[in-house]
Amino acid sequence: MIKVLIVDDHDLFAEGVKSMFNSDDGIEIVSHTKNGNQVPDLLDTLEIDLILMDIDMPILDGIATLELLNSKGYEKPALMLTMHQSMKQIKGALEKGAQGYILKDASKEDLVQAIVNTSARKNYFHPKINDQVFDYFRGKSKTNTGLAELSEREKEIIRCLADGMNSKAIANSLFISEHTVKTHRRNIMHKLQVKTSAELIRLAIEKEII
Amino acid sequence: MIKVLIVDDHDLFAEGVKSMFNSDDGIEIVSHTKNGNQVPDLLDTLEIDLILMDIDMPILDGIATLELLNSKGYEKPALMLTMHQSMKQIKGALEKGAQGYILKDASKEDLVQAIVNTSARKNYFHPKINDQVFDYFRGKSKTNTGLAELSEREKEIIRCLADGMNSKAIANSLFISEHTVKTHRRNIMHKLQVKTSAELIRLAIEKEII
DNA sequence: TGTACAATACCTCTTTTGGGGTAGAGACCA
DNA sequence: TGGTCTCTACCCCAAAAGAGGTATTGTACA
Repeated sequence: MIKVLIVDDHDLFAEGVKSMFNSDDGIEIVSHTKNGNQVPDLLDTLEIDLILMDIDMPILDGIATLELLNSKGYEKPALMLTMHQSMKQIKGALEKGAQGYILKDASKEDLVQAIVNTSARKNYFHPKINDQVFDYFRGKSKTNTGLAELSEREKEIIRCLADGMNSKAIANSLFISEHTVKTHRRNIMHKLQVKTSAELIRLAIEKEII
Repeated sequence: MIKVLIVDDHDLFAEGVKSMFNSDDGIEIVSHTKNGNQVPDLLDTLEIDLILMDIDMPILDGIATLELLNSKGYEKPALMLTMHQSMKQIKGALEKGAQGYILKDASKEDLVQAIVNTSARKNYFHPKINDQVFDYFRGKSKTNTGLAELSEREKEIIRCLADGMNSKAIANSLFISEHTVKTHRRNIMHKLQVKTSAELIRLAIEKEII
């Protein structure tokens, strides 16, 4: 019997998954929490084989929870659940050592397979994700084709723009000259090939740069 | 026994809810579809007391499905399910005659109560929603406090902005004068209380205006 | 029939963007 | 040690945005 801990802020979803499994499946949901911070305690007190964790959560999101677990030395396999096929999320989850990634529109069979695989420390990626991951890393292995990478400072500037700050306000807020901010903005717009800051923000949100 | 049809593109969620109920609850999930277009057929062929429908769906979303059902003369009560507490969605659902509205982070008890109420044609609104709806209509009854509503034309302008068009390009694209576009933009920024178009786009995406 | 609102259009004005250039300091890497 | 990259900073200038007006249509609703 594979003992699973669910970390998800949607009670209904968690309860649903819980009642979906019976002893025939060889899977048992032993506990459920909405708060990533509680995961270490639960791992200490309960016998758990796998963490089934949502990425989009309000208090501590799935990626941050993985980070927390890593920092505390926990090494339970984690299967990440999400609504979106966001490359940023996938990348974040992989970097933090997630064992697998499955979408919420998967079937029960998919989920069972994912749970069986990941609890045995075999990677599992939802078919829809697989291609995307492959394309992404294929893209990376080439000479940086496609979308240019933004530096941290540049992303910071974008976040400020999204908050309604103009160049002067950003300059004050980051303790740099307005000239510098304008240079950054110019470089960002060139890298992302956009002509207005409005489009820049849309693209940044779309690509989850911010 | 209340017979429920689930309309939701997330298999995992639908299957979960399905296995959550047994005869003791007096609730039975009789069918499940991912596609709103199939709902009329299912209502014709199956005995159904309540439609439990997700709002966020790819092919035909929940609101559009309600509209379809209305236009075809169906009058089954519908309980809308969603992830977000978006006022736009709530408003849309109410306008199309939804009987209730519940969030996906509700508990099983909440869902049971919602199903019992709405199947009996009593309104049900998730507590988190209730306040928001109340505030909204209270706001409307007063002198338009809070977030102002945007007209269709204004939303169109926002979508153009998000696509990187400037006022001149928008004017050409919509066959109106550049002056008009600038007036619209001014009105939009005032209504949404933002100071830059970058912030406008962020807000528009956040509030799902576009 | 009057009121309200959306959409249209024009005016003026200052501030900000967007696009072009150049360039030094510091980090990182081969 | 030289090359590359990031962050920094300045110059210029035309175009656009933002902020304030006013005003005419047409539609919708009470």
